[in-house]
Amino acid sequence: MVTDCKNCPLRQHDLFQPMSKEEVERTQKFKSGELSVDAGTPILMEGSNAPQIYTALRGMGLRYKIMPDGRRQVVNFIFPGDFIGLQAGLIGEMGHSVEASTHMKLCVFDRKDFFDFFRNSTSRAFDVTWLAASEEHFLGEALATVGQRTALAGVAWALTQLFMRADARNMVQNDTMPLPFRQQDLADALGLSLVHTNKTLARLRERQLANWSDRRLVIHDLEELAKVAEMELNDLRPRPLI
Amino acid sequence: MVTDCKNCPLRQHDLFQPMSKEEVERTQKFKSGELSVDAGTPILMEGSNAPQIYTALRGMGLRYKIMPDGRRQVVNFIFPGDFIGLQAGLIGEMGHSVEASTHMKLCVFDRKDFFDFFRNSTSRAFDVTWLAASEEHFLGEALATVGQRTALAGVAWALTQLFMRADARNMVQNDTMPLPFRQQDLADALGLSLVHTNKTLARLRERQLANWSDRRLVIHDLEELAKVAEMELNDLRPRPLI
DNA sequence: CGAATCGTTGACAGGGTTCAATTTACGTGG
DNA sequence: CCACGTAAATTGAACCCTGTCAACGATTCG
Repeated sequence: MVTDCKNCPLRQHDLFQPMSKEEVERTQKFKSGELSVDAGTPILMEGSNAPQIYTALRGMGLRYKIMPDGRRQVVNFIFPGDFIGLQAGLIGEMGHSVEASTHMKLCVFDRKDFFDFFRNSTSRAFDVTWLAASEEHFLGEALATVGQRTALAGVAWALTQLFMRADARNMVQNDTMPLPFRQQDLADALGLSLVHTNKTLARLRERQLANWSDRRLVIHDLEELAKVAEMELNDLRPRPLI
Repeated sequence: MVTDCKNCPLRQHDLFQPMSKEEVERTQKFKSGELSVDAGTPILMEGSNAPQIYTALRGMGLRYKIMPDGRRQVVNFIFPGDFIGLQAGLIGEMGHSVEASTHMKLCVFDRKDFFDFFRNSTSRAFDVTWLAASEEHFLGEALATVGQRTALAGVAWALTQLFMRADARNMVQNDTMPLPFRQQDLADALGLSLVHTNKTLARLRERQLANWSDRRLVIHDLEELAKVAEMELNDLRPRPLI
């Protein structure tokens, strides 16, 4: 039972830009199926030239790179609506691996149709580029965080970011969002050790700024947390959905 | 005396993908002029929605973000052939500032023509997206460096990267390339203090792995340096030129 | 020649890492 | 239903890589 693009549950959120009927149809044609994976399943491998690319329909995951010595850098967290495999589709080689952190449902597209999809609609081509630029934008922020912020500000920044992304997808209820990652994942995203990440989370909990336990993150006052993060709270830009 | 795209001195390098006559002409039409700026001149500001976008024709520069407390994260170094303002053109807002580190000559394009340029040629639209994805790819590497590598490996990684980019543009002669940045720039790129960056550079110099002084970087054995950087030496991918 | 910018070096302190042990949660098999 | 094994979270303590402070040298420029 495959979800029809026409009835895509994601598009109802304000976060995603409206699509013309034609764009929906074109996307539907591009879509070759759906993939269901369990938590922990690798989806794309760094350096691979996978024949398929995806959009996260449900569930959450991780983008990460493995260093030669085994250390890991988490590049981003994946939320529903995120496009996966853009680099493979364009450059022919993924710059990072992707794996599922929860059970996930993914829309599947064939890489060989990607160029056609790109050519057949200027607006869709523009959307793909928009997503690439948006990811570049985010990575700049992440780089600044890892490079310049203290551990406390960095963790606060990451949690704020995650909370806003969840909120834009109606995943926040009673100041609470699902956060199915491990502390190690956050540590690897911020370039911190697991131990120090744990202690920093404890500090935020004591200050009642953010409480992450049992795979759920509770934030009562996002503005206060953003202050600790030394960041300004801007609304997320409406983004294209593919 | 404006450089004709037909005679663009950059395109002769193998680093840049060949362009059809039509693509050259379309780019020529897109190009609205040239800009010459001195070292230290700001070119684009973070958060701005500049009416113009650029390609670096000559000279070098910096992309950087300023944190609320004044700290600075250098996001990338700019070499000839680099496209500047893609985020402004697409998202309508730069994620970082850009400034010249040397005297620079820039090809100028009007943002209002960008969408037309994008629509009028699938291959050029693809190229723009390619560049965005490529920058995303690089930022992932940079993030992994700042997050996971030690100071020594990080500095070695950055110098290796810079050297390869220079080499691909025929800027290396006798194992020597121009490197017109300050140590503070490199420090801000790696999230290190100036003092520690200086001492780390001294260590690489003592080991005769890399000698950066008088705005010139000398590397005799790039493979050895890459070993210290804990990275593998891959050829740069041929990239589109806009 | 003084002011400003950049590079260099030493001393010291601290934020964060590493090591190590304990606790908690959870699934599996007997 | 309980024993056991494994993954994840937590906490304490020692250590060290890197940041901060401070002073000085080199170069450029008006």
